[in-house]
Parts: sequence; structure tokens; C-alpha cells
Amino acid sequence: MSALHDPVLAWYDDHARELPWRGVQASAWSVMVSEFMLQQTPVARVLPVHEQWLTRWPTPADLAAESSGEAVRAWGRLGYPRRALRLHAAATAIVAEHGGEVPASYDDLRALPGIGDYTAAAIATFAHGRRHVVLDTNVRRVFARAVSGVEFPAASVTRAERDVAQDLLPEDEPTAASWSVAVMELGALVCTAANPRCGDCPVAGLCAWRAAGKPAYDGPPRKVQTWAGTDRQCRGRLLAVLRDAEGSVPRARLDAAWADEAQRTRCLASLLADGLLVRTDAGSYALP
DNA sequence: AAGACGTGGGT
DNA sequence: TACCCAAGTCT
Repeated sequence: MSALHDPVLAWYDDHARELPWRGVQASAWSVMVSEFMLQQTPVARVLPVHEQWLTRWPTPADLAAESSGEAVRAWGRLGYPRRALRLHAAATAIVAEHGGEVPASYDDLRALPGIGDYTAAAIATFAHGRRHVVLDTNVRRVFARAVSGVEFPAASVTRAERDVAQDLLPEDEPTAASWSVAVMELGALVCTAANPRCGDCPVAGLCAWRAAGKPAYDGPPRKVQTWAGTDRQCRGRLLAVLRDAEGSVPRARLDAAWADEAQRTRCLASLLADGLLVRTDAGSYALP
């Protein structure tokens, strides 16, 4: 046991948010839907959409019975709509290959579309109580500071980082699961990227970064997402037209949504290629 | 393996 | 106002 364990676990007992995908009554499917939605998206924006999804599609089979376009539409403005497509595809695979039950094994989860290392570990852990290293951006930041003494982790997960997390993972399954969610929560609420609330941190006295005087980040420049005028913005505009329409829309409606013709045409093609849009027989466009 | 991929709230 | 960045995945 590390000296970090008890204070972090105790802190979580007192400060954990009550979220619908936590708690004993939450289904594995509820956890899985939440993990997809939470990929790069804040909790506050996920909450209402998650509730709508679970009400409308309480099981993987319910979602799989719908068209993928309905999933994209119901995804709303969560962003990265390919996640909706992948979640729909994952639900379909769960019905076809797993009897409609969300798999409990990391390997089975990892094989599903849209599920990478983090999400597989998270679902196995939070939905099924399995013991896995759960390394998300929050956990990585907490360990970078508390253990490694630096403000931010590297751009991608390193072997050393994984070793630290593995060494810190409690031996028994229930405690390992509690530990993982507790460290994540600590990173989300206290050990935040900007303006960490060290005064509220249960392990401030053990934190290597704080002990070193909180040295400023000195690694390579962290990537900043460009946005205005990008294909991403264009794609978002085009898809929003379809999301907000009843059925199919004529090409002219899409043309009106983005001025640059070359870029618009390119983005339309990429949306088609991604399966986020389809062309109808009449030559108009619709959600799949 | 660096870059693409949405969106909106916080500072 | 800009810029930061939020429970990643895929190619």
C-alpha cells in the first residue's frame, strides 16, 4: 500500500459526485454509454444526453435495433459524432457476439469499435469490478504531479507512467476499482489542469510537484487545436443541418451552410466516407 | 506517430 | 478577447 491510498480513498468517500452511471443500480450498459460520451467531453454536457439515451435505449439491443442515423441524431451537440456511430456499432456487435450483454473482459471490450485502452479498462473496472490500470488524462496528471513532480504528463502514455500506475494499483479488485475512480475524481475536481486546488488536496503533503515548488511545465509545446475555418468546423456545420432536419435535405441546403465550395465538397465527401451521411436516391442527403 | 476529429464552458 | 481544454480513438 502506498501512503497515497488511504487519503485519496477517504477523500473520495466524502467528495465524490453522484453521477447516474455510478452507484449500484447503474447497468454495465449505462457505464459503457457514459464512457463513450465522456471521451473528450465534460461531465456537465454528458449528463442530459446520457439520461435521454438510457431512457430511449436501456439495453444494447435497443440501440442496435435502431438505425445508426438515429444514434447520430440523438448524440446532439456532444461533438465527435463518430462516437455515436461507433457506439451503435459496438451495441450491434454486443448483440451479435456477446448475447446482448456488455462484455466483462478487457480483451473483449477492447475489440469493440470505439473502445481503446482507456475505455476498455474503465468499463471492465467500473461496470464489472475487474482490476485494470485506468489511465485517463486526470489520472495521468495526478500521477505526474504527486509522483513524478512535474506539472503535466507527456503527450502520450509512456512505459514509465504505466509502471507507476501499475505499482500503485491496489491488489484486491474492489479496492483497485475504488482507487481508480477516486484518482480520476481527484484529478477532475482538485488536481485540475489549470489552477489546481492544492489547498483542498488530501495528498498535498505527499505531492512531489508541490514539494519541488510547483515548477512550471517545460516540456515540448502542448498541442493546441485550431478551429476557425477548419474541416472540423465545416463538417460540424454540415452535419448540424442534417441533425436538425426531419428527413433528407437537398444539396442546396448544405451548400448554404458553408461558403467555401471546395472545402464544403471535400467535407461532404469525408462525411459520406465516414458513414455519418448518406446520399438518397433522389440526390439529397440524410443521416444513415 | 503525429494529426484529425466537435463543441462549448471557463478564465 | 483569445486561448485552454474536457473520462480518447483511429489511422
